[in-house]
Amino acid sequence: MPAPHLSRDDLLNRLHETFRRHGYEGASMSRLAAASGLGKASLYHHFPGGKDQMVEAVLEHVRARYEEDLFRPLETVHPPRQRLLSMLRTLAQDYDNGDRNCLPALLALTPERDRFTEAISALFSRWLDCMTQLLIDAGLARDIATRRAHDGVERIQGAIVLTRALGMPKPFVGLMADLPDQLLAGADRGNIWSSRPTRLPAAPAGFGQMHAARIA
Amino acid sequence: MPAPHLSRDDLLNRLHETFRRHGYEGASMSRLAAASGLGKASLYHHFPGGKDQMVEAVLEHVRARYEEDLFRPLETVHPPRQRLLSMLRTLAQDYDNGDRNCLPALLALTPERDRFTEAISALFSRWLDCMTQLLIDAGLARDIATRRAHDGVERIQGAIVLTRALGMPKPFVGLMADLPDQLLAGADRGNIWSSRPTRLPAAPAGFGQMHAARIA
DNA sequence: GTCTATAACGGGATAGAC
DNA sequence: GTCTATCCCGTTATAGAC
Repeated sequence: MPAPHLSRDDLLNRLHETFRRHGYEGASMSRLAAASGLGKASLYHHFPGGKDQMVEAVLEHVRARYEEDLFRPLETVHPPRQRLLSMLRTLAQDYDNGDRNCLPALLALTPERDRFTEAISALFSRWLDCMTQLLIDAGLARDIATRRAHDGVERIQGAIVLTRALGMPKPFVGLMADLPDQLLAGADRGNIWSSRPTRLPAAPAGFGQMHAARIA
Repeated sequence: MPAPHLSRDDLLNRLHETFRRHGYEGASMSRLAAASGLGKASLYHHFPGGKDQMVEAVLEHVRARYEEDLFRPLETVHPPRQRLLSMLRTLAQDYDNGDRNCLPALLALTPERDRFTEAISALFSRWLDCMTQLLIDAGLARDIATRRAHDGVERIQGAIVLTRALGMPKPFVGLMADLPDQLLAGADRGNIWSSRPTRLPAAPAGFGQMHAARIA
């Protein structure tokens, strides 16, 4: 269907990059054409509905990629920690350690949110559900797993903002390092996956220790 | 300097609302004119440099408001918890419980970041420093205070994303409820501010309990 | 399927009257 | 200080050749 020199997946990947860098309004047809290597008219051949249809297609494409690269690894039969690490690796790569942002998140912050509500909320819901299930598999109670999944996604999105705002990768990179232990804390006992990490990382000094006094 | 019927503060507030809703590219001169009640030419009278100068002025205006409404309450002589609650109240109001976003954060996610780097990073740095100092005042060690301040700002920004993405205020509202205890955990002893909250809130079931096993 | 050319519109920005 | 009118350019979108 696409140009002989460009598969539909490649086309959607390039459009995705443009939209997530510049946002909906900033991604002009000229930029999209330049990024895709096609003429503007050719883009309208593929997407008669214009930019809106492109975003819709890109979001569906992103959903499919997330499904394969992020969510499916969360649903394998490997030990929970291993599955989580796999997700975080993919995430760090896709977000370039917090320097590239998340298109659904960017869209959520502007009025375009209301035109793409379904795709955006469905993607985040699916993400949350997968992480929740992983944490349940790891041995956490459902309500705790749900909360931690929310906290995790929340912090990932916040880390992207902070990383780009401060111009340094520390927030995102630090979060990636801390998340496994924080999410799985207290979950590695009493279930069939008793595979603690080979080397025990240093305990994070942030949220990791809070409530210690009350609990003790 | 501004119109007889509109103070400069009101003008900047309206421009701020437009920029934070639509983003830099989405905030057209027409929209800015409509929102401010002025003609386009009048806006150029106030800001000969066009949209860039407007954003610069708006960011400075936001900084001044944050300084007064958010940061100054963090530096009073009141008990730490009380100062923190004051900040969170203001925050919840300004962000409309997560439904309105944060302009510096939105700018940070687009290429405009590189044109307004200084204003954006300075604002977040100042915010982080204030929170860190508050947590130190509350009795936490500097490195722990720094980490928690980062975590807090990070989660606030992530909660806005998640709230708008899911279309429900729960992430943001829940975070506002949990943050005081999470940030101040283990900090209310050993310093002069031994004012625990009048009623002890239920312990959060999320990050609050993580590492409990290891610590115990 | 892709291109060039072009229409119709809205964008940022300025001149000059009041 | 604000307005109306205008300029030029980029934008979305389409028509029609190849």
